[in-house]
Amino acid sequence: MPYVVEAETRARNLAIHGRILSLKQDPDYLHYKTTWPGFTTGVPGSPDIKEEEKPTEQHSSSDDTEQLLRHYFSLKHNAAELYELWSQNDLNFRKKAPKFTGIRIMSQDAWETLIGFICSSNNNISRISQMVHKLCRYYGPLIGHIGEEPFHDFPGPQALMGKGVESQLRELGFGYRAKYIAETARLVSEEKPRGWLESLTNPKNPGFGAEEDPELGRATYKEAHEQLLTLSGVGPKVADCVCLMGLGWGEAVPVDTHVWQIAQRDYKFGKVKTKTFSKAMYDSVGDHFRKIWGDQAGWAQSVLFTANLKSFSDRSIAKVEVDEVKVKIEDTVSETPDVLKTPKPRSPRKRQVTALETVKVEEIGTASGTITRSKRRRLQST
DNA sequence: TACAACCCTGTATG
DNA sequence: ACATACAGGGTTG
Repeated sequence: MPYVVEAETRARNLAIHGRILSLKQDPDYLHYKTTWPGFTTGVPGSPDIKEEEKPTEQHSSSDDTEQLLRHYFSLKHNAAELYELWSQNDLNFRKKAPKFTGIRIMSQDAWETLIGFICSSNNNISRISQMVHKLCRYYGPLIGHIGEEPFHDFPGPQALMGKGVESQLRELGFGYRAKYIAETARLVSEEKPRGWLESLTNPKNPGFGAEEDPELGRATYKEAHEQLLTLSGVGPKVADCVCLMGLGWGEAVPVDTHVWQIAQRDYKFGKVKTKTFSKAMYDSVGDHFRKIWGDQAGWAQSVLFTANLKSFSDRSIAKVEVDEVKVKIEDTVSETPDVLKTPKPRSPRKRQVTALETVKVEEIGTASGTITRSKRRRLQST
């Protein structure tokens, strides 16, 4: 069965878990290179990681990056099997979804996911990405450089809590979300018990590096969702995004305007006179999808969501089919950073695309990997 | 339960 | 050209 891949894959750099990763994908492999800070004992989230002379590379014997990537892209799940399951239980999915492969739910850091999706309300992907990038640049600990470009990890709750934070974030263009971020940071840092957010993790799907913590993950999905609603700027949709992508709850189904329209159009959820739908209706939609799609309902939702986007409706044209391609080891990939014209990543987690030096080739699996958002002309209806 | 208001940016429409 | 409207994976009071 041929893979369907983007015709061109560019290397992407991102700060994650206290290191810089350079990622590149081809039909068979995800290639990665790890750049560690000179000083590797620092904890991500603490603001005092110092960079020393040149970033050093760690050797694979003690490198947990492959494990990190398998977790980050949720590679333990078999996409083909799940698509088959969803298709058998749902004729609408069977009709619309098969072309949209390569979509995966990521497992990102819970705190970063939370703040990232607070930024997402009534907002567009491009600006969300810029906002997350600004949070890292202005408040996050420096990990190191790739060329001239500095890479910062995502700032912890303490760093986003100060009194000046809200006004500064407003100046940085965060709008009304500035208050939500500062207030949520204060709540998590001071009002909630230590480790509160992590304790909402799905025990069957623990976060990276937290496998052995017995204190973690006593909650159920519904409890986790309910708890998140106590934060500022977190409604049912954002709470489900955090449950799904930050806390390992595969059954979480974020219901936004698009999914609500899909539910009404394709799943017999009655048309309603009101502009906004109620919390009861929100829960009802999620419950219905959980019933027909099962414990990875959030993934199925994401596939249908993507299939429903106009900007992806010509996906089959934008792709090329490849039967088999040999793995290439590229010594250098030069690329001129072009912030304005580079398609923005779909995930608010990704930071920047820059030049890559050397690529260490390692197999980490044959999953089709992430999608990137194409900057196609958007055809507005009505 | 039902809105308007909320920050800001890009796109469509007149 | 320039104004106005509206969407953009919502939440709050």
